[in-house]
Amino acid sequence: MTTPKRRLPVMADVAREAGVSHQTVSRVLNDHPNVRADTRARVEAAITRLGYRRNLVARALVTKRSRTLGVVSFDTTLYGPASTIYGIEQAARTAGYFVSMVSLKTIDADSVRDAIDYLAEQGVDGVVVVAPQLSASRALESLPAGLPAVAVEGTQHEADVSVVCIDQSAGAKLATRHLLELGHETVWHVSGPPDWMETEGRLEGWRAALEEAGRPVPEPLTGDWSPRAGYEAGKSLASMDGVTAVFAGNDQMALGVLRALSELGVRVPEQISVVGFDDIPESEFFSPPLTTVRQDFDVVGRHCIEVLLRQIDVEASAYERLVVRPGFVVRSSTGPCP
Amino acid sequence: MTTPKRRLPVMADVAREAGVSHQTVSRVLNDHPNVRADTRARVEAAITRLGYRRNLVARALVTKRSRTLGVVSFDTTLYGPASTIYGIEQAARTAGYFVSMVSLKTIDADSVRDAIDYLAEQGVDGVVVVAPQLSASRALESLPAGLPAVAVEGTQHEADVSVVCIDQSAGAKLATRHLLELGHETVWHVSGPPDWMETEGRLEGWRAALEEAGRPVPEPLTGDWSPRAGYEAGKSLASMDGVTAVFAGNDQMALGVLRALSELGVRVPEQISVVGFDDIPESEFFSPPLTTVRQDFDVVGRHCIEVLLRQIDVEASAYERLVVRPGFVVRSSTGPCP
DNA sequence: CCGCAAGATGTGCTCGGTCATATGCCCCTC
DNA sequence: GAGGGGCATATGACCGAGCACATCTTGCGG
Repeated sequence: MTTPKRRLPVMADVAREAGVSHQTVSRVLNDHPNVRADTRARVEAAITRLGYRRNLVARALVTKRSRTLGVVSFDTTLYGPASTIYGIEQAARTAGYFVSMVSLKTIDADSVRDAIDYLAEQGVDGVVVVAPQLSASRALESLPAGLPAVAVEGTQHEADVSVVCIDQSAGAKLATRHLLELGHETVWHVSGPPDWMETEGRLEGWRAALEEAGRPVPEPLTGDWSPRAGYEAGKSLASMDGVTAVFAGNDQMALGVLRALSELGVRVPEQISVVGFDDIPESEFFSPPLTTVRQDFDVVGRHCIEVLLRQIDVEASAYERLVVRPGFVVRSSTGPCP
Repeated sequence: MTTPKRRLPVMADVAREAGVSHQTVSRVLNDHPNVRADTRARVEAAITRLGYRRNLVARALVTKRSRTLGVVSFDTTLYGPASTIYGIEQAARTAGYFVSMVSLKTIDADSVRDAIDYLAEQGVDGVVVVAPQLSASRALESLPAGLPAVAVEGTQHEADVSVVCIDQSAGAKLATRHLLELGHETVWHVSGPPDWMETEGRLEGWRAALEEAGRPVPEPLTGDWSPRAGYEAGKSLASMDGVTAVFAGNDQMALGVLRALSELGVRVPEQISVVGFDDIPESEFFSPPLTTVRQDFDVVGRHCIEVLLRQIDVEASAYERLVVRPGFVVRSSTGPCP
């Protein structure tokens, strides 16, 4: 057992123990080539003997690199953000970076700006902003000078930052066309909350797919991503005439729709077909298993880090825009028009 | 527009601008009382004029406090860990702390130890380990000297660290007794994967509740928390005789069970009752809505931070053990024994 | 009107690393 | 055998804050 009050060993202690200068210790730690093999061995022995760990804070002070990335996100309890962040964290750690997190509960330009400032003060080398709302994205227009940043956005919208996004519109088209191909006259939509980029992108793709097929575009129902909102929407839809196909803005709302329809005795997919968006792990086991658009959040997370590191490492690199294409999974919640 | 290459202002710049010493600037920044009001105003004006931001890295070096907490977790994509971390992050930020995250994909004592070391090197003031597996918890026995730590555990198991946990056993008893009170002769259980503390706790509570009622204890089916595992278990259960009540280890597996039963034409709750564990947001909209044990992850997160900060602030505080009691939500997936 | 304590402000060192540069050494070449 | 180049290592400054202590002001009592 070590004496409790003894302070942690520092580089000078290792140097003394190994009979060299602190600079040589530094060289060994940083794999500098010009160190004789036996010296290196002596230093390494001293390091393990003392249980020395380098102080990254001191190092960050002089190198001006903290090797920490900041992540600003909104409601990390949702599957999408949670998965994206997971991907980000894995990729960052693989690249030797720490991840410092801020999850917001209210999302407006000010709180996003505050969060970024907070992280900047801490000395992060760059930030990823997972803020899928239009209002929040305005915060990206006034980044602290010289802070590398990447935004995860829901839609392709020009901006002065690098962006990684999933093509929401393409996903919505996939869903809508699938339903049209099954013979449905048109497709109803339960959208996400206004102001979200995902909502806009999905609305736009859905509308475009209907229009290009020359079909009527029904008034969309507005939800808030929650199963409850889907449930309410489902009840409305069931009471309307001629509804045979529903494209829900996400899987959770699709679950709500399914629940409402089931309660009202409407059979899926025999009477109404339902498609979701996200492909959460549960959706394969809904009743019935949900046909849905697949988003690969993991890939998004990895891309974020790639783009961000490029921006950190190469001086004045251009803004990048990376669009990930969604996939489509057909299960049992969709069928031919009755 | 500022000159691109100019370095960020430091305390000395502010001091010069305000015509005071750097120490006075420091006093203003730290709300030291002994500063004349007009001096303070002059310094504050200089700060905003220069857009000065204090360098927390330098500060951490001298104070030996980074005001950053580390969080080690496993699969932050799952609802439980994600919610816990969300609670932790909120509470930490409210207390003025940053949160640095590491999420593991493999969970064994070594990777947990590595993660903790990694964070310790970065200079975190304390760590929260959300590692609900027995094997991982062994890593807590050899913490870096003097590093305050809190573990989020699934069960009450003696340890040399502070622990915040939800009483899994009590939750399982709630579920089992509820089913017994409805007149079921006994209750089958689909457990989580072995080695998880939650699994152990829930198994134990379920078994205890059955035994204290003098009922037979069927062989539990083992799952892995995934809906698919629940689905497989559900198919097995449906093929067995006399199964009228099932307690699933979590809501996702309950979903799988419901799906399997529905596919096989077994009606819930008329023929078989099902209870889950967690109360994820979706479970209210399962078919049928799921009766389940409610875990308040938010509270767990907040408690973690409270306990950890206490350990950081007060010298040599004793290990604490905080047990959060679960709740129970009755919905439509349970009914009287047929 | 002086003395003294409390208040306001300044000085220099420290935290634990890295960087630039200096120094010593060996070996090779002409 | 002297000069020079490259390697191994040491020395000291420096990053940007805070802390302990020194110093200068002020206000108040006697």
